[in-house]
Amino acid sequence: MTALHIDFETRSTVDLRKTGVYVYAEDANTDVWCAAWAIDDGPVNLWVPGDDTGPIERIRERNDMLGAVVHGNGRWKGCEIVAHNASFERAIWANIMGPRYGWPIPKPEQWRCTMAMAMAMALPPGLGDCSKALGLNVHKDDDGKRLMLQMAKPRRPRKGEDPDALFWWDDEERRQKLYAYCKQDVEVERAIEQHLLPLRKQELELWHLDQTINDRGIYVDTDLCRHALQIVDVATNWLNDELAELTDGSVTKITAVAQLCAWLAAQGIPTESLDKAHVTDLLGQDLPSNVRRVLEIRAEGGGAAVKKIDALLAGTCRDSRARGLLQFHAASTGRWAGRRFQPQNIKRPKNKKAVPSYIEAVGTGSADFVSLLHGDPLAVVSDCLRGMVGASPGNAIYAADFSNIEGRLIAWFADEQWKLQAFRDFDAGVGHDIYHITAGKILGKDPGPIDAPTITDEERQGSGKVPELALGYQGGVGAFQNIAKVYGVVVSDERADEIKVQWRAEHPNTVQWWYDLEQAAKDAIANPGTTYHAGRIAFRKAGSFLYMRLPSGRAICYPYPCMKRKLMPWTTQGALISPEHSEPCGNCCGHDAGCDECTMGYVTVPAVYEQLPVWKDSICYKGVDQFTRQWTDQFAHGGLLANNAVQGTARDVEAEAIVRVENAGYPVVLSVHDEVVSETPEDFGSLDEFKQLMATLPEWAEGLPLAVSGFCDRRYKK
DNA sequence: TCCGAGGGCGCC
DNA sequence: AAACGGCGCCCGCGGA
Repeated sequence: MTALHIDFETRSTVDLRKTGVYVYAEDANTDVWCAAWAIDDGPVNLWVPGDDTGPIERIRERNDMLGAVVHGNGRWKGCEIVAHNASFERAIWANIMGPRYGWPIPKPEQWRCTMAMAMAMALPPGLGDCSKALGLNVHKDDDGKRLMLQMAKPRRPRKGEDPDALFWWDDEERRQKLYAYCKQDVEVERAIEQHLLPLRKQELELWHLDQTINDRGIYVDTDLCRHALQIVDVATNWLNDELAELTDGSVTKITAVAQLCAWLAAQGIPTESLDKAHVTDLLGQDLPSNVRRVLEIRAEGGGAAVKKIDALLAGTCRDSRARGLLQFHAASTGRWAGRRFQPQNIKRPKNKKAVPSYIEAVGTGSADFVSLLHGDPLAVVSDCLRGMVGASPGNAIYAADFSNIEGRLIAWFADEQWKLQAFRDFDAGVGHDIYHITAGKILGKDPGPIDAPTITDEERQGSGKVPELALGYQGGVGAFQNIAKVYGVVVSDERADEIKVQWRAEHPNTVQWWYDLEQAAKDAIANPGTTYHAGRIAFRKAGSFLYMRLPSGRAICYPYPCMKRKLMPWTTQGALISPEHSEPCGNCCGHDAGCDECTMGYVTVPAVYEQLPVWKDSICYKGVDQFTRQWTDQFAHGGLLANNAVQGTARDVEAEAIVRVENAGYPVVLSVHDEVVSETPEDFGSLDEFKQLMATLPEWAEGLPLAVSGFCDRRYKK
């Protein structure tokens, strides 16, 4: 198959990072400096505006490329068009090359994206980073990049120039350097393309649908956004003014963490952090009234979830649709990630029922009014965020999500029969929900009749929900306490450990599956070319990659796998330093052992063991570190592999649902991991049909108990 | 003035 | 035996 490799360099008054490619491309001030292109391994050519009137050979060359490639005629029939982050090239082509320069528009299915291919192999998404990770000797031109960033935006008018006119860094030397940079990018893109696996058929089609969904965008209630912004502006000023007054001007903004900490220390309340937990903790203490109020203000305004509104409006096109909100295969497991205003992490409202009245109040744009009616305006606005996107006039939002899909997948993969049955019973209305059942097992309590469970809400949270969420991927006390904190559950580390032990005893197959996964991965690394299984998962090493094959047939990639010694997060019990013995308690007096005045007597001191660090041969591979963003060593153990397998498979279930729903006439506008959102004409379809489509089991997922719940409304909601 | 790492927060 | 994971955006801060 013939391929056209292409890269545009552009300039604009619009800040691409703030708006995204769609708003950028539709702006009249956005234009192209040049395009570099190559056919297969042929020479890299350059096109610049005005070439259409240049020497006849240049025109013929360009026409040949456009005619043959875009229409797919002659020797270039069915030509593919390849770009790195093709969304950008697609948007520029559709909005500028077509309308302004007369280029014919390619068919959507002609496009390929090397960034999507790189991400599907768990390689860094950036063109330069990717070529480095692949060890190629074709590199991005770093000086050229600096120049490109300079030429991409207007320069300041010089003395004597019209201060209101638009000027660019535009001279022959710079242009030539930019052209060279652009051509070099095509060289690099072409080189990495040769080292990347093509997306398999289903994934390529899914990426094409992803591009359609990103092009479609989602309707934004821009009036509501603007009124909300007015309120946020006023309410933030209230808080900052009060803050300045309370602190005598030493803290001016609620977001200035360092200033706040310094001020608190000066008031005799030192704190290492101002995150939610610490603030809540501090508010529980006896505090001077001004300090208390400052911390309350931090609790109110620290979240600033409302900042999303700026990002939402900045990315909204002239037709009131926000586009480019999803990134295909951003996670190595295959999940999409949210971009720009990040539709995948909008705050869940605390009080769902109040949201319609909140939206009505925010629609007035009056902070006073909102404050009078509902209290803290920032909290009210943040509860309205989901509702700022939704259905355009004449349409409705259908949305549905898979219930506890990860918990169900763990049980399915591990073949934990009692649990699969529990999910089926619950779905059939003849069983307790899984959190009741787990709590019953942990507490050794019969959960009782379905309509009158004997498990209290508190027991369900602490002994049901938290263990289920924390322990499925080999989590320990640390994981337990992290989840417990989120759900406001307080338990001792000792109790958390007991629950862990009990939970594992109830889930022998799950525990075995962790160990099997780890062993299979190690075997695969040791024996390239041979496939090793752990239940429904298979591992195989080939070339520089370890592949984890999922039931769907898709593989999760682990680049440059090897075994490496790693320090474990636990220590040995080791040799006995001092045995268990009795000592005076020490709490009652400072006297010698056996003192008559002591009232509390002796206490037992536990044995002390020498605790040594533990090193273990571990599965190691290269990846972009989640925290440092560096391409560096990553380690995997059984629980992590289980997590990857489950998350990746949940994504495959989601992907099939997206395709099925779209093909049935429900245009998809968002995907939120286990939730599909579509915008559908009011007179089309039904929620029942929509849910039915989503709940249809993929042919490779026999025996997986799927359940969905959903809603139909004018606005997006939870 | 621009950048990048890190703190903080939100979601599944 | 022992280990939850996957993301993105905003912000103030310090260094180039």
